[in-house]
Amino acid sequence: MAAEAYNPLGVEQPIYKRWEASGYFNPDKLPGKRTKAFSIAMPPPNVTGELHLGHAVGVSVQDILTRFHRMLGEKALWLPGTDHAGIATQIMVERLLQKEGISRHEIGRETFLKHVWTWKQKYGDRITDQIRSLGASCDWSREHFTMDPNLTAAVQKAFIQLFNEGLIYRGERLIHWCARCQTALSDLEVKHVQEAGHLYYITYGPFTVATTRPETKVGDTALAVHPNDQRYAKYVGEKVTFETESGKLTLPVIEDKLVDKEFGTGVVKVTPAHDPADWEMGERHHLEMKQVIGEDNRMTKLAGKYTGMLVTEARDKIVADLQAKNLLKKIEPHTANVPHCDRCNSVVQPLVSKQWFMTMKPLAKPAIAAVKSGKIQIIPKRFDKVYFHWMNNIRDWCISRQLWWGHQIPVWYCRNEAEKKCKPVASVTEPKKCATCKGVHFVQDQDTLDTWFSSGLWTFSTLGWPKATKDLETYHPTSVMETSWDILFFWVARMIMFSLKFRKQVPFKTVYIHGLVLDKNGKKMSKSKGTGIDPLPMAEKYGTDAIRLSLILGTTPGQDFRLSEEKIAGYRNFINKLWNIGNFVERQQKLSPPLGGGVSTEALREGGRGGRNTLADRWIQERTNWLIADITKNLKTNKLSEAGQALYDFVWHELADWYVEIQKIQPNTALLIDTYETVLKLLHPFAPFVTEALWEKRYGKMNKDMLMIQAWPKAKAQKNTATKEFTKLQNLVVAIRNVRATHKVAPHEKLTLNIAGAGTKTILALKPMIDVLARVEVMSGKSAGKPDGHEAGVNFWLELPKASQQHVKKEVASLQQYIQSLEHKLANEHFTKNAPAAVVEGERKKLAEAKAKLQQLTD
RNA sequence: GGGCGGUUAGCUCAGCUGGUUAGAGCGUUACAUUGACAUUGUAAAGGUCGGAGGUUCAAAUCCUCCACCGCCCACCA
Repeated sequence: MAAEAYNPLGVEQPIYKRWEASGYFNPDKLPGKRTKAFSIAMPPPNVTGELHLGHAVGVSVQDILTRFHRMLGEKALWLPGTDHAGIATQIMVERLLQKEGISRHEIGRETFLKHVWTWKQKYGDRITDQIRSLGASCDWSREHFTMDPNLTAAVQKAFIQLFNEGLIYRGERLIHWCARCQTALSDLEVKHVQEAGHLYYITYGPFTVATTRPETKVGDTALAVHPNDQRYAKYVGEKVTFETESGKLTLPVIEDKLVDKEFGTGVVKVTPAHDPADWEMGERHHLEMKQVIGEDNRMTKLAGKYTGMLVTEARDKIVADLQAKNLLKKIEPHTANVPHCDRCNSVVQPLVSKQWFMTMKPLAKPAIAAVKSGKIQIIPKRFDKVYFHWMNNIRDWCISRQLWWGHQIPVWYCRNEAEKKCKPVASVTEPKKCATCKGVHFVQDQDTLDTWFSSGLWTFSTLGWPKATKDLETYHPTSVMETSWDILFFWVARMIMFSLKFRKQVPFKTVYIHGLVLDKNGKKMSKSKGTGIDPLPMAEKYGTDAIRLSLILGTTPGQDFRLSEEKIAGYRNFINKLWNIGNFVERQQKLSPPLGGGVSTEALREGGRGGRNTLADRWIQERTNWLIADITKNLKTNKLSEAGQALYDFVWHELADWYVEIQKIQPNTALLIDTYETVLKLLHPFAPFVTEALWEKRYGKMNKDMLMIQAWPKAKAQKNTATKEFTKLQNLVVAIRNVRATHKVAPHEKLTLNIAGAGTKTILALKPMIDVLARVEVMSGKSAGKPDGHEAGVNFWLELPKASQQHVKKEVASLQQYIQSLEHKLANEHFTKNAPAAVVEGERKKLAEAKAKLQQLTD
């Protein structure tokens, strides 16, 4: 009766429910005495977000580590949560309301926020349910949301402290303004996109000025040249008056090293209110600030006849006016970096605005030291450099947003502020009395904080800070922060700065950076372009375990990788292979139960069973033991791909291909079961569902002894003696199969194999195994002519239907080449003198072996 | 303008603290198929590790330069 293939559908959900119900996701409820703590703070997905492969990679990595450390007997905590995601969420709800014809300004702040909360209640669980479906073993009893009361308290506490220390200040500065979102943005929230545009050469009296943004010319308050530019030296310090599209204008000419002599004509029009470089020059030279573009993306009153026009309209109109007055010399095609809003993708305007800023330099200093000293290790290491570069060049962070969804800034203004110059006060609740004017009426700042302010506190706010909780003491600093490189600055850097500031400790010891998942064309997956793979339908089709493996195996930290459905299908096949090994094991157990009295697995490990362990038995024991050591080492050093790969190879190409086959001839059911159970344990962190399902198949559905909490196998020191012997046997079998295939002997046809040589006795002892594995009848003694091959200390001859010796010729040729290269190497004195003795010795041995082999082949 | 990554079999990628005759999966080819598994098995073909120099007894691996592709940062109007 053919066993059915593994069908993950209907298996995974009940298993997850049992895991969750068991309470073991919560480290407080884990059995046994556990002292060492292991903790991961889950990067909180956006509360309204939907699961994509980026989440899936992160969840897989974090779950593997958490499950591994849980099985190691540690207090393993993986703390989940969601982020309110200020702009992203607000945009989403705004769009939704827009469809009903409602604008947020019509309904007002309070009502709008009610809508957002309703939305949050409705969809907030969707993302966490999706994370559950990936098998995430995180402690949902500790789940948090960045706008939970206790996290809001943390935000307020942090803000007030920074404010009182003078690290947060309010000022008028040039910021990026998104007219769509109606808010200021931080530098990081702006993405520069190369766009084809034009370079306009405009006459400014004696000069010609090249600009990409003619519409800002009505905001010009100076002209600038480079200090070394001889061409214009005579004008520096002078004022020039000239004709413009809007009449006569007089501007000072300044010199500044920011000006590039080579670009355009070497003369720059300076618009301090609408360009970062010009702003800087304006500050330096105390230039007038003329704001001609407003927050509504329209020209302001200061723009004269262009007032009220959209920026793009004004541009066209000004160009036309210039042309009419013959002030436009030429227009060249030009590509420029145009700033866009990271969230809504509309073009943002640099403009001057009154915002809250955070002084970053003092916070960056210890954050740099933490990575430099190795207190925080970034994997892969190359991101250190990127991190240092950003930290060293850090600029003040614009933290206020003109949004409604978020943490309202805890700053209060006295009503007499303007009149009596009262100072703003940072406080959670309305202050009782103004220190300056003794007034009692205050207004809270209407702005909210940048989303990343609250996420920056995430590792410790979720553990109870600012309260001194037991969790904080036990689990902070966390062990690993798992994330992708695109939020290294947004989030990781800020967490480090905040944690060092408020906790005087690093937030995590290791930063594990995974790559982005690309589509099969090597592009970032995009939902709007439809190039993404949606993990959930894929998981339904191939199983969650297959998805997890395909995201971890064969990938490298920090390296983006392509994912194709074929790859997922490949790992589905592997899972099915494991499933069928399970079928086989269960069947074997029914057919031949373990030896009477039940031999303990421990005894098996010791090579017990009264010396009845065959070579294959001893081999698989050694291999399993090696595997345990290898996987453990690699998981402890976060080398997940290597660990998973080793498991894959072992399960398929050693356990299934060899040991299971041998079981059909020489069963050792107790050892088979032992090996199988070890594999289930080792594989569990990677493929939790199928392994738990197989475990249940053996032991029934129970909470207490779930695979999830089994102790991680331990390896012991060993000599790989059986492995060496068995490898010889494998080589012989492969060599025989090879000869058979070359001569196109049908796989089922049984041939006679004659052997001769030193190893004959050993091979004859293994005769039953070889007979079956190679489909031959091993006989000793008879030898005639050149052998068909040489392996395991014997020459062998296959009695072929019609023997051809071609393959021997080929082998001889390759062997001769090999010998030549070895001889060449050994003839080199530099090598024999300088290389380690063991290496030289090894090479000599190889040469001798190869020569002996050749000798036997050509006999 | 600065910086990072990639370039290894037809495709997708490992390997890179220098040391067997460079690996895997998919694909291809040949053969097989009722007893765990066709989501399978056995075997084969396929690579001068992007190019050029250099260091070394020894380089896919370390150094220098170059080319192409991708990305990040940055005030070139």
